Amino acid sequence: MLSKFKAPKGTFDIIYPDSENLEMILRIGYETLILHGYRRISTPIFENTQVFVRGIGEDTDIVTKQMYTFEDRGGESLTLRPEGTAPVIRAYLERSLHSSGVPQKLFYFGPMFRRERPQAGRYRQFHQLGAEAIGSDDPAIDSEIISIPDAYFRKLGLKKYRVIVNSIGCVNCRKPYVTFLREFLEKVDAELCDDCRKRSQKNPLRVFDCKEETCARAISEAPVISDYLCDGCRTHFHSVLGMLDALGVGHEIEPRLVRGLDYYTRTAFEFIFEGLGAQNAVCGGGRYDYLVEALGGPPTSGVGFSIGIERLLRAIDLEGIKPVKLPRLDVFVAAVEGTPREAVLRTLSILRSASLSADTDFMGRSLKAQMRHANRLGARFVVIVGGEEFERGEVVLRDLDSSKQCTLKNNELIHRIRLVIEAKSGANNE
RNA sequence: GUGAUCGUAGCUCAGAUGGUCAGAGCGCCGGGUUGUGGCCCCGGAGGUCAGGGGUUCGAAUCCCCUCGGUCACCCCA
Repeated sequence: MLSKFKAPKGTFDIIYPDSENLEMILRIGYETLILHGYRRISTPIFENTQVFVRGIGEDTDIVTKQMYTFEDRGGESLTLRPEGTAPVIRAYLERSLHSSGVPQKLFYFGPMFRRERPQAGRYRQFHQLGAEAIGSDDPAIDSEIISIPDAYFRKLGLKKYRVIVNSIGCVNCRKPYVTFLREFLEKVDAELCDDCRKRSQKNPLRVFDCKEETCARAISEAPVISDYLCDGCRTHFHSVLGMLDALGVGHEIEPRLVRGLDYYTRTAFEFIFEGLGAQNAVCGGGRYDYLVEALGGPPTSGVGFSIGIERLLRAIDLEGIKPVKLPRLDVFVAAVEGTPREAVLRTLSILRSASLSADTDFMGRSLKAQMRHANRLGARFVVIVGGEEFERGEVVLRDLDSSKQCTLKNNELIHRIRLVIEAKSGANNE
């Protein structure tokens, strides 16, 4: 270790060639989103703390113990965003985006921050690619929101995932359901673990998430939300499911899939991947018909999803998908000892102007060492500048693949390189 | 916040019961005669053995603490 400093716990550097993979999956993600009519929005990475307190929920783990909150020099409480939806809604309201037409179909990408103990697929700074459709409660938009990650993951070549969906109803049906559930949980209280006993008071829906065998058995007979949906929610849910079928999005109904907060409504879904470890949800999302109001806006429906990019990258790796073939350096310009630097730089510049990637030596190396370095960089060609050829206005062009080289006039260089490269790529395309 | 586990060169790792134990491979840099790569050969740089304290004549090797990595719980992307 050369440095005494380390990246903060739960953070990491994204280094080539991983950086290439990131770029690639983002590009495909953007394409997919744009194809579905979504436009990118970039919001600040910090917001007034209240945006999150009210947009995520005061009692959530995120707000109570995971936020990076600080006071700036003006005394305002700011928070590094722990998720993307609340800021988007804030922007939607602040900029009156409804006036440019609803639904507003927006997507975002960027870092999120949560102070948790890191583990596989969980970091303190992580990245999400997400989308929100604001202003419509049409079940068709739910199905679109769910179909986008599906289309995206397929495009990437991913296979080992399941889509689980559920409906958690609205205020009308959830309230009565929760009381039924509480009553049931009280009956089986003795069989529940400590955590679940707490949950059955505070947030009974969460009991369904418990991994304890005994709890799972105890609640196997528990009332399920889907049996208590009001007519509106039931119809909505069935429409969404039917549309997913029509769209060819394979899915399973998971009655135990829940959301903690009151303003989450109706559709909830996740994309679960095999083999990712405990944090196996690569994408999560759902409908939030009361969220806009919670942030001070008029009654407005919304649905969205969010993809955990680090988890997605891991899934890609696990499935053995190689996202990109790394671009290769076209030309390394090597100089014979004694050649004016200006001549080398001019050659470099000419190559780059012709859209050929080019590099040269900056370490004062011998020709031999330059060649070795060129090889290490994976260069296709080496152009050797200097000596008698230089006096005659010529350079040596060496093909590192074939080990053949020739001497040619300076002004023939670009043309000759292009010929070889295009001949090769032509052959590859057949 | 809780638990488990790990921490020797850039990377992967050797270093039995404490006494040439500070090493190997890979990588990196350089050289192998006159202006040229990949293989091969030679050489070099690089480590407070995570950090601190303790036990001991003596510790990378034993004990304690701290920090960090990893995985899991909580919760979530």
